[in-house]
Amino acid sequence: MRIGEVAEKAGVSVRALRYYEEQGLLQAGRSPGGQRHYPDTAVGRVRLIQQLYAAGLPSRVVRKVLPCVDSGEEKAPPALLDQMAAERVRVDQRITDLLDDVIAIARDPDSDCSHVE
DNA sequence: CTTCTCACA
DNA sequence: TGTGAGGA
Repeated sequence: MRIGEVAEKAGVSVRALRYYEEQGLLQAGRSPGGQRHYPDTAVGRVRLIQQLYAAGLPSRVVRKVLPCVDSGEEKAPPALLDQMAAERVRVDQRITDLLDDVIAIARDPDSDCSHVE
């Protein structure tokens, strides 16, 4: 199917799909006219990419994870699982810090409301 | 009407 | 990633 259909089914923008291809995350064939052509499995793959990014994984990790999904039943290398576990620690800490900051600001608006006009 | 590439007041 | 241009 063409890019527009995949975008609609996966719930992402056409722009995002072209970007994923640039990043080597999504394989796309070309028609003689130059139009991208995707296999039906592309929709699921795009959703997976979404999951990965939504989980807060940096693109560099996402790029390492996807190849494992492709290569048949090959199980993910322990090293990669460790890296993902490390990401969870990092993301958890990041969220905690971010929320602490926001809560602190909400607690005493006086100290810092210069952001709002 | 849809897709493509390129570039950014 | 959005958006618009200019062409197929």
